[in-house]
Amino acid sequence: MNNQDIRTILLKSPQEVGRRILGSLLVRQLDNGNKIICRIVETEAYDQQDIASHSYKGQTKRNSVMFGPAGHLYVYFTYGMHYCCNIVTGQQGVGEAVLIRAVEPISGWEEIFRKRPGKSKNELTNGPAKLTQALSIDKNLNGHDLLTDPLKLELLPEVNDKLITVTRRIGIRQGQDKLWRYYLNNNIYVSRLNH
DNA sequence: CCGGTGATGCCCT
DNA sequence: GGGCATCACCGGT
Repeated sequence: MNNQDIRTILLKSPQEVGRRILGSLLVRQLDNGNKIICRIVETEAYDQQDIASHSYKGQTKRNSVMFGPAGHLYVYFTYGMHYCCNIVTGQQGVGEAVLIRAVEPISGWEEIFRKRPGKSKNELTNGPAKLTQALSIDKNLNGHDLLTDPLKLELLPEVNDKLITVTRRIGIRQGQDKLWRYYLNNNIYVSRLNH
């Protein structure tokens, strides 16, 4: 799939994109020359009308990347110690994005174990702040274009709806009624199965 | 396996 | 100064 096709897909709503990118790959090129590849298995959508979204009250210094071009990475710092990452969607000037909540390691296991020492296999990347540790994603990658190195989104064919579960979002206090969380059925890397 | 809780920094009001 | 799109660890089953 070429870059123009990927950009066209990411111009859609965060709900459509959140579902569409399940099964696609994140490819991380590390400074030491090694490469980590992971498959996206859990996402959540956040749009500007959504009280749970960082963009709800309009553009600020912190959330400004959400209002920029689709396909860039919005990285935020939370709870005093964790980074989480989102893929920006939609038109410029609109604040919306898809939170990556969990990924499944495909290759680069040795690098991931090094960044997540002492963790069992299924605890390496089954949460939004765990996967940023595993992939070395922090504020330095805020605003990064995901069609370029050192972190690329490689879009794969759409996954059949029958293989996807849709639920309420996790870890938020407001906006819990919205069914904007998407994950691959029975995947052991999903942050909270049966939820 | 499960629920409760402390850690910890920064943005926004 | 409040409140976080979380995690790791603890103790009880």
